[in-house]
Amino acid sequence: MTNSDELKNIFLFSELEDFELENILNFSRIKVYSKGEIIFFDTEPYIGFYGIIDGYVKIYKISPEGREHIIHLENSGSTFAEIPMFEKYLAKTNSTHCYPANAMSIEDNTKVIRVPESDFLSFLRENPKICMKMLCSFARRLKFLNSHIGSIILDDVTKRLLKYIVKKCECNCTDNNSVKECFECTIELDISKSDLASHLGTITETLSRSFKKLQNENIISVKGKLITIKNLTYIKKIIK
Amino acid sequence: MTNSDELKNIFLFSELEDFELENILNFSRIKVYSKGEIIFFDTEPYIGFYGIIDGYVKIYKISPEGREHIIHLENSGSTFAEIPMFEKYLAKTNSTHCYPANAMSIEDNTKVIRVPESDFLSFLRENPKICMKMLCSFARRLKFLNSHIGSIILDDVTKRLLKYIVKKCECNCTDNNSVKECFECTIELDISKSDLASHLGTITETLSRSFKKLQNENIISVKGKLITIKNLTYIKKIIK
DNA sequence: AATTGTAATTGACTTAAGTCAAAAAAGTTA
DNA sequence: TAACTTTTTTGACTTAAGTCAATTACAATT
Repeated sequence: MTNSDELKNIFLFSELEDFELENILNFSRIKVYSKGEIIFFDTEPYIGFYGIIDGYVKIYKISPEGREHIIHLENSGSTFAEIPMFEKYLAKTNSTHCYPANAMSIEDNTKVIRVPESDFLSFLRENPKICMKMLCSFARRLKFLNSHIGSIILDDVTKRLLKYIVKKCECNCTDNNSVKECFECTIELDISKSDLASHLGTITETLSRSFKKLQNENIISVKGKLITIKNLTYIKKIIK
Repeated sequence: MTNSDELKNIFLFSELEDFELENILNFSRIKVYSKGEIIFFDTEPYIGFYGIIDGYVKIYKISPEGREHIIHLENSGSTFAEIPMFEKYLAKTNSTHCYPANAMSIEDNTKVIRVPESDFLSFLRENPKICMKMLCSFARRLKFLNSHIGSIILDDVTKRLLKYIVKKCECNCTDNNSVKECFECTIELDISKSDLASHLGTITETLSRSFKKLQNENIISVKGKLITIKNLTYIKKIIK
């Protein structure tokens, strides 16, 4: 059963009162997707944004030539597809808007809530607290995109991969806000290598060669999905 | 003299009452920059976000190798450097934050207002209307970055350039919300070609070759800063 | 108009990363 | 465990776009 407690896992809703959560649940829909299922296509008319109660979702575009690019990888607690809500809000006329990209579940039992934009907008307008929450999550996403875009233009694939690994390690090495100094650190990839490639703005073959290069240079070791970074403190300095 | 009317040109402040604008003016600082002047470096401690009353500003990063990448080009009415405000808001401790990129005026007499984040945050928390404004402008920026990042990965430089030109033409061809069907359309570049190059994620030499290519294919004609697109309706279809 | 400086273009060369095709490894199902 | 599918890796080749160097065009100042 879905109850309002589950919703509190979603950052945007985490500080709401129970009665407010019940309210949101009343006008929203919960759905569970299995791995590989499409949540929406970029051709579908917009009917609300999503929150991830549990699971993993990729937001991606496909080029006319068929190449995929993952713009965002989001997991439990995140929301996505909020942007068209504000486009609709700004639009004078009652024009139709589409989802800005495709979304797919990349983990079994991915549980999401779909919140219709019109109900939520009236809620948002009366509630500065949740506005602030949303501003914070937008700010976080803007920050990510800003640095990601810079990285794609100014760094080569190997450096982008290294930055990705280091970031994952940093999350791993941080316990209740106290950063442990990690020399060696092992992480487990929670997405496929082909998803990682298209998230880093490249293709599987090139990613594979980058992994090889980092191993040859004795910076990391790879065993399946397990990646060990040898000297995190040193690596953090050189990727700056 | 700066009065509250000028502030209304800034989208974020456009719906505020005069007394609220006076209030903002009281805790903020106005400054005029000439072309090429630095507004802030990414090494400086964060002391507030900016609004452009009049002029043109580039927000950019420099790679260790010295290559520049322009993340945003903003002109009159826009705000920039809001992100660290929310990082500060979220941070429990009173940690210092830096500006996330460099900002430079790229037009003479660029007039900006700097709004200290702490004063503005308390203002924002009490004011859902301005929250909504800010959410809308964040949404607009996220949308731009999403499509820009996709374009950088999936399109070549020539296509990115063409998309840029078409977008400018569309702005030109739109008068009070009614879109004129334009067959031929001329725009004037309002930034230097080297700025355009680093905004498109490339270098001047490559941009120059892309301009040449589009001219050879008889898609555009270039006379200095004037660019004429020959068949806008057709071009819009092929760059989709 | 001459001088100087900056911005843009062109050519020759190099390289990172993409394409295509095939093999190997890993994961899944019967 | 065998058969099958999917994912990942490897090799050979191609290409878009970057680097470096030199030239040309444009703009500003005296």
